[in-house]
Amino acid sequence: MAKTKVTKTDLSTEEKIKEAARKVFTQKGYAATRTRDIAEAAGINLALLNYYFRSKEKLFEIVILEKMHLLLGKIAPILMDEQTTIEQKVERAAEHYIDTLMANPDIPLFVLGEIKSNPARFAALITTKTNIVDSAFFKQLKARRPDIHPIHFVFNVLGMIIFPFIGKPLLQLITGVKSEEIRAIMEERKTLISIWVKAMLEAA
Amino acid sequence: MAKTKVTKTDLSTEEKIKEAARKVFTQKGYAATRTRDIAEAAGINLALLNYYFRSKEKLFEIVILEKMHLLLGKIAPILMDEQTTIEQKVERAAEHYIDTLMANPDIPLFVLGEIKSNPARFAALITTKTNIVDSAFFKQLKARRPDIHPIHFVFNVLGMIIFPFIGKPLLQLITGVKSEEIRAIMEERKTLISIWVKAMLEAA
DNA sequence: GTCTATATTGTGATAGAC
DNA sequence: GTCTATCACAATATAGAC
Repeated sequence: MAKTKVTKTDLSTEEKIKEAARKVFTQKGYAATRTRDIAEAAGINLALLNYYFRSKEKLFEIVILEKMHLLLGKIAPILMDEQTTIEQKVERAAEHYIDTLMANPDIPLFVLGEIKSNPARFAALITTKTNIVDSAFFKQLKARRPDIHPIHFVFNVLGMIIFPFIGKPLLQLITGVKSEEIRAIMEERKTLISIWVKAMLEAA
Repeated sequence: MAKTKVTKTDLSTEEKIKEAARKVFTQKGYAATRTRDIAEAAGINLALLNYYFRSKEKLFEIVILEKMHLLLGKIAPILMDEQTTIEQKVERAAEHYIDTLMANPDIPLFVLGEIKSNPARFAALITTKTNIVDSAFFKQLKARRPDIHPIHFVFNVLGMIIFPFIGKPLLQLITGVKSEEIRAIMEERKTLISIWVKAMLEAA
């Protein structure tokens, strides 16, 4: 008996809880989230949360590991690739992240916020000590601009890609720009960022 | 060794509590902060917190308004100035913010995180509807690059300035870069960013 | 103004019926 | 597996002595 495609309301109880936990945790953060919020969002009883996941902490770990993987998982292979140029790496990273973050705009603030508020919890979870410092990206940057520390460009690229998603709530609060307009702008950035990085690399 | 300058323990009780609140709130966020943490950090009794500030919420509002002012207060005059060029505005902004954020590295994640987790609370607090959209900065950008939406450059400049402070904990977690090295890099960025923005403005 | 003790509510987790 | 009821403790806030 093959399980055909399921709609949201047809999900198993366990999956309904996980789905609700993703939503509430990423939106409000660990500390501001109450297990009752998750239960309500999942449309189930509070006791079931503990039945399936033992504790708030355990459920949180599942969610944040998923989100960290989403945020970091694809960056290593892009930066390690010896066959692509700097510009190609930047373009790939921009396209991938902007697509991912448009679908999951809460992730950066969530992951970075939780890391800051409790670094010890993550020290254990970080297994991929994929040292960016040894990546092809770093080597290429050093060769192209020996006068500028490669970290500058890492900050620039990540800042240009990720910051718009972090700053969006504030920007909307003080300017009232429409979400639809911002959406279109994010789309444009997928191609613009690599052009700008190229210009930065050639700057005086 | 005459101690003319006021040391922390000489502050009034009210100021000791505020100082402790600044520290704990910005580091852990509203939800994760317990009033007991603040009382302990201030070296006073818990009841005094309510005696001076009525509630956790009231104390928090004082702190976050301070920090928002620190983050946003000086940007409007820089962007409105009709007498400076785009490059000069960027250079001023970079210098000001990097200095401010080196002294208060927790601010961006704190302010942006609290806005996201509870936008309603801030909708009321935002009085300065200083529309960036009508600023000299926006007009100049439109004149210089009519083909590119000015918001792109706002995102780029703020991203390059602010993101390093937001991403620092993660960067250190996965690369182990020393804080001292990052400090030196932040210092360099004060002059580099305006050079890069100039290059971006001239890019194809 | 400052403290100790306590009231009151919030929140994670479990017991036990069905 | 799912529910209701409840426990146990944490956290904000206040009362009242000094």
